[in-house]
Amino acid sequence: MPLAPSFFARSTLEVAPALLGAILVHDLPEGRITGRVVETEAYTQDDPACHGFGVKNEVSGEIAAHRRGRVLFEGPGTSYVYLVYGMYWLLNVVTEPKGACGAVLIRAVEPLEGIDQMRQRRKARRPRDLTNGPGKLTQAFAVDQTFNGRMLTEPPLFFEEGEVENDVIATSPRIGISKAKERPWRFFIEGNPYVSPN
DNA sequence: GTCCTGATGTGCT
DNA sequence: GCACATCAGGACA
Repeated sequence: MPLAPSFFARSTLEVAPALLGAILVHDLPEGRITGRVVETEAYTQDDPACHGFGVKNEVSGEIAAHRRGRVLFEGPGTSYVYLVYGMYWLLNVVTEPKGACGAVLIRAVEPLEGIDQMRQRRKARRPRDLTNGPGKLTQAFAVDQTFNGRMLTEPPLFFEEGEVENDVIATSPRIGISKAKERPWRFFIEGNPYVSPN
């Protein structure tokens, strides 16, 4: 059963750690790819590092400043996929009740099914380099701009509830941003080898 | 392992 | 112009 929109209709800072352990699933003609989420980051509306920061809410009748961040207002469970550094797609899930704005960036997963497919899309030597970064996992999972604005609560691309394990969740400042660096809004599974290298 | 650089599109100022 | 929620590859240790 895919995680429902209600799962994402909570505070971003609740959803980001709650997604750890969930299974990211992509059904492709070549077969199913799955991976366990091991690292996320939270971005909220009052957060200078968020693409929805300062953007007026269209629902309330005001005009959005960037086209890029518009999807962030489309409601919980919507995907937000965008390009960084001109070549990598990053996958986010929209959070908060509709009309608010927030997103969780999926930064790393642990490959489970479809590893051969992932290897074909990436030229990584070591298995752990297949999906241990936000730009790497979108390559491995064949996610690009065509997924922007789609619901992540139904096939072909969605999350499933993960097994409850005795994982320790750790936090740290977010990676690769220049604004609001001090906020400890990166969440990851302590000791998991598929967390991004830093 | 570390440090450094180049590739590349989009949305700002 | 320039900054950017990145990564791979090379030089060196």
